[in-house]
Amino acid sequence: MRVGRIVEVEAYGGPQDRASHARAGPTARTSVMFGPPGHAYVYLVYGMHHCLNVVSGPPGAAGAVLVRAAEALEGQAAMVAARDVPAARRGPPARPPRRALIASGPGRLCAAFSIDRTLDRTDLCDPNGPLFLAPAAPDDRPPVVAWGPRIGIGYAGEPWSGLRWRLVDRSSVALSAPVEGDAAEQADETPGPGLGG
DNA sequence: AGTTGGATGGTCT
DNA sequence: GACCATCCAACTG
Repeated sequence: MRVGRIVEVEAYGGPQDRASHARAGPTARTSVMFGPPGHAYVYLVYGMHHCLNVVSGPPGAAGAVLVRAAEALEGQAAMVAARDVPAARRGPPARPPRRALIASGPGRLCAAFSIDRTLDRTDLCDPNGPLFLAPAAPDDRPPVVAWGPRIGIGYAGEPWSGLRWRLVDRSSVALSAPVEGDAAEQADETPGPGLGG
């Protein structure tokens, strides 16, 4: 069994969020986002990488949380093996990824956990399912939460591209990228659904 | 250490 | 037909 500790996520706000796939309303691909929370929305980006989302909010809200990075806790050998299979691996060698970076990034995370579209729409709250979203262990290291702009959504324009809806555990070495503008300056900022920026 | 460009295919206009 | 919620190798300095 492969187990990871999620250390980086992004929030997507539903149809009004110009960065969300829900912006076009329910389609064959995105209709799961308009359903009940706790289910997986898995899609293919750039023709070769998968991304995992957790549907959130009440049915119809089409909120989602993109899972961007995790620290490997168990089953690391399986993760390394899974990372090594990409159907289209180009170029010559391909060295084994650094352990801390095995699931560091939305595409890497899906590769490490063998998450693809066959898991689209599955119930992530079912402990007997193929993919399970578990609460943190009681003895888990407490996260040091920081927040910054979401990654790769500049096309959405303001205010969406400026919202600090990327949440990370700053103490983790598995982040896909540093938090932009992460500094003492945000000490009195608060994350959340407001359009503050 | 930082930047750049190619791979690759589903989805929506 | 254009556009990606990415990753990595191959550059430059």
